[in-house]
Amino acid sequence: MQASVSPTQANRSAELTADLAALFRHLLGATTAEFMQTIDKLGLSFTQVKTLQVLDEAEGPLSVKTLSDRLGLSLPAVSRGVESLVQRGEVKREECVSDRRSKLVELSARGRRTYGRLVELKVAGVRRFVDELEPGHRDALADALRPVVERTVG
Amino acid sequence: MQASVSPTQANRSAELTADLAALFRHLLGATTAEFMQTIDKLGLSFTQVKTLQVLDEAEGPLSVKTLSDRLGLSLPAVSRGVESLVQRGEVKREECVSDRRSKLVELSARGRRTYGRLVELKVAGVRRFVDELEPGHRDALADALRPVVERTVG
DNA sequence: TATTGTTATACTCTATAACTATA
DNA sequence: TATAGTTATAGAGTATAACAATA
Repeated sequence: MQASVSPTQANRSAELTADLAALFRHLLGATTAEFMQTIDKLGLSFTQVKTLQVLDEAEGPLSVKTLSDRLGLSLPAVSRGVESLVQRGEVKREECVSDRRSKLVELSARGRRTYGRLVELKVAGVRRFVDELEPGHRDALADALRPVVERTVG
Repeated sequence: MQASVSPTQANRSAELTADLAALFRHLLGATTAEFMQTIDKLGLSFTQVKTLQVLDEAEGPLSVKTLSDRLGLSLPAVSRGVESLVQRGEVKREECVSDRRSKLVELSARGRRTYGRLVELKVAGVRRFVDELEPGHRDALADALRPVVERTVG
């Protein structure tokens, strides 16, 4: 057991927290404006984009009810958002054969392209940031981040 | 292997971009839900929170017009949002002495506390992430991130 | 005349309630 | 009876247009 964490370690954690938060905020500011502008130009609502994301990350087709749970929105709100996405051809919606009350929703090829373009927009903002780093700083950050991402995300 | 092309540098940049994007996404997911829940509980709109942020980062009091420019929202929308913030006591609004068409808005003590609490909520999410890192990884990331943040943000 | 801020009106998105169909 | 989805209605929030006060 650690009787007490040394001030140095605590300070380093606090410093990393502050630096990560600052970086986080910087990247957010660098990508949000263009992102919002683009989904507005596409005529998609924020909720519809979130819907595409949830469907993209899902293991397979999802019912409207499951979508509403994962999005944290009411069933009617999701129902209407999905209806609009169906009309735009971004998702496919089919009656579930094992429970005909349910309708299963999944991305269409077009929906995958649309969502992929939006993801690329955000990644592009991160790429610009990376490209502006000094090579030495960039390499060091790449080395330090690799195991962290592998453990927590990948 | 295509060692002749030697795309090591490009690959490392692409890897860092992907890792940063993954980390970014992870932190966003870890903080957004609780954040949204809290501002909803406070009875604040997303725009009102953004208003508090802009005022907090501003060099001094801002006119409603300047706020609308920085927020990217219409003058009426900001006017109504500010009116509500005034009634809640989160901001102060005073007629500008040099141009009586303008009204200058700034955070009240209460508004600073409210916004500070929301910032702390986001930072807490980052802190949880940092605390869960292996000490070796955490130290390495802290070392690599320090100069980057100092150059780009700090 | 132009600009700042507010009020009037219409539109979008959401939630609650009511309804239909299936279980 | 309970649940999935849709439709009806009402409440926020925003934008455009119209207005008042000041420049």
